[in-house]
Amino acid sequence: MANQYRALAALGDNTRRGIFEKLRAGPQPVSELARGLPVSRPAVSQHLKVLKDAGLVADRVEGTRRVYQIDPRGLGAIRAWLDQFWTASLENYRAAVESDSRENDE
Amino acid sequence: MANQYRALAALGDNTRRGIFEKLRAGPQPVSELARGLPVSRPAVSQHLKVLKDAGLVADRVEGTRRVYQIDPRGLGAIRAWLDQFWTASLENYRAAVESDSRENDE
DNA sequence: ACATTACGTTAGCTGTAACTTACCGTAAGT
DNA sequence: ACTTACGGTAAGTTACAGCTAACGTAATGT
Repeated sequence: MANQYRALAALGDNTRRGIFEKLRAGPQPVSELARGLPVSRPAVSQHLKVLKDAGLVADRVEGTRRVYQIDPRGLGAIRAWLDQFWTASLENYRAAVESDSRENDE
Repeated sequence: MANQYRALAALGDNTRRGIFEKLRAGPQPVSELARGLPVSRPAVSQHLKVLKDAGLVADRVEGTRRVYQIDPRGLGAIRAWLDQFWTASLENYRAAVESDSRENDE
C-alpha cells in the first residue's frame, strides 16, 4: 500500500485522530498522550506504531521516555493525493451545476 | 462526528478510495463504477452512501440511472483540517532536527 | 543490586464494518 | 401491461481492527 493510502487509513480511526490532534500542541511522550484518552496506554502505543508506519509521526528516545511528534511528510503525502482531485472535481462540479437548464442531449 | 472526520473515515477504506479515484475520470453511474471493482454492485451502493454522507460525492438522477460525481466540499473539509497541522508541525519538526547538537538543558 | 518508571509487544477477546444474497421499487422501452 | 435495466435496502455472515491484560526490556534513581 502506498504511503498516502496508509496515511489516510491511519487518520480514518477516531482514536488515532485524537492522538494526532493532541500532538498538534507539540512533541509529547506516550504517557502524556494516553492521559485523558478513553483507551489504555498500550492501545496508544499500537496507534502510534500505525501512525509512524504511515509517516505521520516521528519518535525519538529521551532517556526512558519516547517522545513523539508530527512528521510533516505524512501530511504532505495526503495533501498531494488530495490535489489530484481538486482541479478535475471542481470543473466537473461547476459544469454539472451550470447545465441545469440543458438536459436534452443524449 | 464532524464532517472532516466523516470524510477522513470514508477515505480510510480501500474500496471507497477505489471508487473515489474512479470518479476522478468524471461523473459515472453506479454500474459503471462497480465494473472492474472486486466487490458486488450493492456493496458499491453502500460505499457511495457513506461517501455521500461524508460530503465527498453528489448524485443526480438521470432516468433510470443515478450518476455520481465528486463533491469538492468534502475535499475542502479535509484540506482545512490538514492545514491546522501544517504550520505548527513544520516548526516543531525543524526545531527538533536543528537541536541535535544541544540536548543538555532540562 | 533493587525498585521504579516508561514503553513496546504479544495473545486473546469482541464489536463492527464490509461483503454477499435476496428482494423491492422505479423508469423506460415494446 | 409486460419486461428489462438500474440501483437502493434488508438480513445475515464473516474477517479483522481495536481493545485489554499480562509480560518483557531498558533506563534511571536510591
